[in-house]
Amino acid sequence: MATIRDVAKQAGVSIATVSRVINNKGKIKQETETTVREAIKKLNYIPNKVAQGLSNQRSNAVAFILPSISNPFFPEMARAVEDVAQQHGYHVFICNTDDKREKVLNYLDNLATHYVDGIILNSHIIKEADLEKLRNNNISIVMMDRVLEHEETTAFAVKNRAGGRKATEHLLDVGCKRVAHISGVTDIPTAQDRMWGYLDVVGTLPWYDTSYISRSDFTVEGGYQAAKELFMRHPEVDGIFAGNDLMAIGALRAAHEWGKAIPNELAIVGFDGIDMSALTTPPMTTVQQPIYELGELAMKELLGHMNDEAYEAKTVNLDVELIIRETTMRTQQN
Amino acid sequence: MATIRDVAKQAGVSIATVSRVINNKGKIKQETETTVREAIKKLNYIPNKVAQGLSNQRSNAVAFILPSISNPFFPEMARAVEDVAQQHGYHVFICNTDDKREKVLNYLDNLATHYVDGIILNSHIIKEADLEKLRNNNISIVMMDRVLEHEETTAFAVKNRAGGRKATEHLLDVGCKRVAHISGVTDIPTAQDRMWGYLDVVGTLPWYDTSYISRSDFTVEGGYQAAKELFMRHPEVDGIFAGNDLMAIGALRAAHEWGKAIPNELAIVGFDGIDMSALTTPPMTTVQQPIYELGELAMKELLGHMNDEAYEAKTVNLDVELIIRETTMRTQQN
DNA sequence: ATTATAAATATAACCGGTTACATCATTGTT
DNA sequence: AACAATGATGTAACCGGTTATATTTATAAT
Repeated sequence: MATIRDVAKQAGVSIATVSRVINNKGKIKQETETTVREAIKKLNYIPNKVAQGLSNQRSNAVAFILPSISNPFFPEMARAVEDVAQQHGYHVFICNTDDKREKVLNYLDNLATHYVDGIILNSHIIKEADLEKLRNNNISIVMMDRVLEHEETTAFAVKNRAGGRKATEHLLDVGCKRVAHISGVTDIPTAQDRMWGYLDVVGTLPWYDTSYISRSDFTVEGGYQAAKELFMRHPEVDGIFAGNDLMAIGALRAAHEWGKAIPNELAIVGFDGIDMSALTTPPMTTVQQPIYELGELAMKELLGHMNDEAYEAKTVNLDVELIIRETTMRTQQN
Repeated sequence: MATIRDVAKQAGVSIATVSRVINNKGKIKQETETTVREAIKKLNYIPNKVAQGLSNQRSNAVAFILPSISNPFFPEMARAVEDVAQQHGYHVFICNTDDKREKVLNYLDNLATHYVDGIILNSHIIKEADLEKLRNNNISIVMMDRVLEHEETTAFAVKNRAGGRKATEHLLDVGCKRVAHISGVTDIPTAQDRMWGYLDVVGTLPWYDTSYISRSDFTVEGGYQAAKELFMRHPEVDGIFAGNDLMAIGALRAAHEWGKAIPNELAIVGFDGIDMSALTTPPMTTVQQPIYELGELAMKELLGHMNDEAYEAKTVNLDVELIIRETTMRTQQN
């Protein structure tokens, strides 16, 4: 592979001149530039990213750290991040962590020595202190779904609690008498917030007790199991608010198996609004997050952060919207 | 961030010694090693990946190039690739190309200058010649779903044509009289092969003509549209073999809207066996590819390739399996 | 024509590692 | 005691870029 020295030799100039041509820096005689460009073309020269990285201490790359590539929510968001990044000449490293603290920290260290310029971090297990090293290395960070205590970090999230309320209220509105909740991993704040939203609505109703909450894990399989348990524990349940769409899909599956008619015998609401939610049978009512917008905003914010000295951290909480589909469109009320 | 020079100073040795300690190379006095390790720990030193990359001309990273992160098939495979890679200390760059030739070539160039050690390439638009540069740079390649003419490249694929036959035969077996096909982008070999499989079975039947094939694009939306067109053109269609699961899901959606009972009025078979296929309502009969295994084998093969001088290219064609679920479990035959 | 000033290019140091080769310290041989 | 062989460590070149500074060349001013 041709190096800058090869090009310099070919064009009969110094490597500095070649570098200037490549980067449009400094003054170059028109004629020289032409010669150099020809040499570049002739040798099929592409600047070595690694060498550039070492020299510049930056890579023109950012990382998108996600807990689970199997939950379409994150790939959907990653798409938006990629789109924006690409428009600005950045590459995106997608890093899958299974939300294991060790893996996340490992990535964080490695990414720093890769000179990534910024990181969009989807992880609840990371503490403010873990980010210090990155900051010292001048790596910008945007947190998703996680507002850190010390507000030195920009964070994007949605109004999970309000979303949980909307979902639960809606189930009551369509006539559900006993609304259960399948929660995500309960030490994840988003899962907690959605649960709190649920509790805001049903927590004080006479029939409610904690056995109406089934703790699960944000996966389809988990939602399926959780729903089955609920059916056994509370056959009277006629509405379920699931903490995310995957679990809602699992619950739907369980309901079909159990022979419960959707939505008349059992209404279900999910959360996230992944593409898939519109494609279940019947289509799923869900609390739609602005997924693409989240990714887009996060990446734009990161760009601003990376290129602006005087950047100021902010916390953004986007609204969510209840999308009513057929899993709650009852034709009769029991 | 601490550098190797900082460590050397701290430990009172030369940088060469530190390097030797890090890489377990050459003879080091036990005592010296201890001192160095203490210095490393004290300074929280992590070798700079970029500098290592430049020096070693390798990165301990591989790339997984996929056409669409929105088709869960690829993330599912990526998972397997990541699992294996991680076990062997490799990082995986996931590169999304939308299967645009320009984007793919761009990635290929860039990855070379990133010193990636290997590439798993999911792309049908790449020709043998495009890979030459990579080979010159000693970058190993494994192709997926694409057997190149000159067999210098290792390629993994599944028996798409046989799969297409299985799917179509199954539809006839359950009593379908008019079986249509929704094909993927027809200049993609996998899509073609599946179509050929379909034609092997119905191509010579008296009722068949090409209008029973609807060309689509491997997306849910595309499958949805294609199915609708089919319903208009051929209301008598009672079986659809879709070229992948996403399109099958779209077709299912269309069928529901059209009021066609699944599976009795219309049976559907997909292809791929993505997780989602088991979760539709009713669950989708599909031709299961060994997705995880594919990713696992590909990555293992790549590892072998990267670490073995005398590596020999091979072509592997894995079997597919028809998974019968409810979209074809008819209770009555029309 | 001579000098000051600006423009264009080259030289060399640097980014942070790896490693061939040189050097110095030990230990073993005769 | 003298020398060879081996072990342990250091020096310096190199990977392929960028860029501050030095140097050369062209242009303007006197």
